[in-house]
Amino acid sequence: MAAGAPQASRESELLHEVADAVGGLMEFWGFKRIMGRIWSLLYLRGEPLSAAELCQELAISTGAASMTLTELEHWGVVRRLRPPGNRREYFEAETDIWRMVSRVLRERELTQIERALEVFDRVRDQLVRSASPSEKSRLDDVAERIGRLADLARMGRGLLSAAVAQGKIDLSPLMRFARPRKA
Amino acid sequence: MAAGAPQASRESELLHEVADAVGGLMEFWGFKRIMGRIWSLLYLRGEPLSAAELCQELAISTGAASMTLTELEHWGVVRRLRPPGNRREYFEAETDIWRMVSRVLRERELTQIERALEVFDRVRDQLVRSASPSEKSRLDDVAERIGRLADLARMGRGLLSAAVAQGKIDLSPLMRFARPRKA
DNA sequence: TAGAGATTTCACAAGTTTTTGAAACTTCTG
DNA sequence: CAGAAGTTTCAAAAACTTGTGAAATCTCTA
Repeated sequence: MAAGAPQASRESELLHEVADAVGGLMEFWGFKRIMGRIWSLLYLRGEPLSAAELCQELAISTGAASMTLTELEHWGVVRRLRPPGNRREYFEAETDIWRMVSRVLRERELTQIERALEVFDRVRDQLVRSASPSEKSRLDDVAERIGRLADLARMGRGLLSAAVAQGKIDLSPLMRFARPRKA
Repeated sequence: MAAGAPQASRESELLHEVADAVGGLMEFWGFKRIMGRIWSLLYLRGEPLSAAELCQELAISTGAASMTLTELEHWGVVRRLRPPGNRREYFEAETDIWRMVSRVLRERELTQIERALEVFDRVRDQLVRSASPSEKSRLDDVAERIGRLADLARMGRGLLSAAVAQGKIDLSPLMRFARPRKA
């Protein structure tokens, strides 16, 4: 094969590798694999694609495409374009990756932590309140341990909400971990 | 009911609420719910329990208990005690929560990111190398986008490994999010 | 070293999540 | 407004995950 000619098929094979890697990461973080694959493909192509093209390219059913795209849109990770005078819709990837991440953190992880925290605090309180004198010292001990769990949760919540609030969590200092970029 | 007498049943009901909350969090983070329930129960009780007691208390089968405890031990989240002259084993919770978290971060999240990063970098490289002159500028564009993904991954990796390396990620500055504690 | 007590393994059952595709629906055009 | 093109819905199939419990294995003690 000629050295300098990555046939279309070779190129799309490579793009799929990336899409699958992102799919894997997202699945690991509790999303559907297919969400990651769709977003990546849109992101890498850099131009809007129709649902039909995505079905074709990723070998998924129309139903899956429709449902997943709606979900991605709801997460603000993909935008739906309805060109006037064209009954076909197109989709493009949100490219501000931090915006995506922070939205997810806010809506998913924070709620989850909040929920656990409520339980921790309420139970701790009830244990201490209702302790009979003879049980007091043992129950205080348990309460202390619950308190530690709650502290960890609060710490996580604090980190996440600080990150989210700052909009970009001051990416610059973190960027020292990034690969030096030419441009 | 008398105000100051939390019967055993009431207490264990409360502890189960906490155990379930932790179970929920852990499930959310990609572990089995039962792992969180077992760890929490051990943690809250503060004393070693036998597998049989856990089966009883959490209403799970011996098989599930055995497998899950092995897994928890492997994660360094639970310790197995084999009192000499007693053929029954006991289990106790690791109580250094940060140690647990950092171990998980290191073994799970870091590996996952590393894996994706390899794909990103390799594909980017191959795309650029094999570009024919006519394709060059378009492919450079794609490569640039892959580069951004890789940067994000590197940033995540940097954050996690810095946290893990410092052993305690300098918990103090983060602790301002924690609930003020009396003691 | 026999065997009682304890733990592990594993094939299978139960439960859950994901995907499919055909039918219903919506929207544009002639 | 009929019908073609496109999208959504949803019930059921497939794939995957988790829990069960009886049999196999291990390990103390007498």
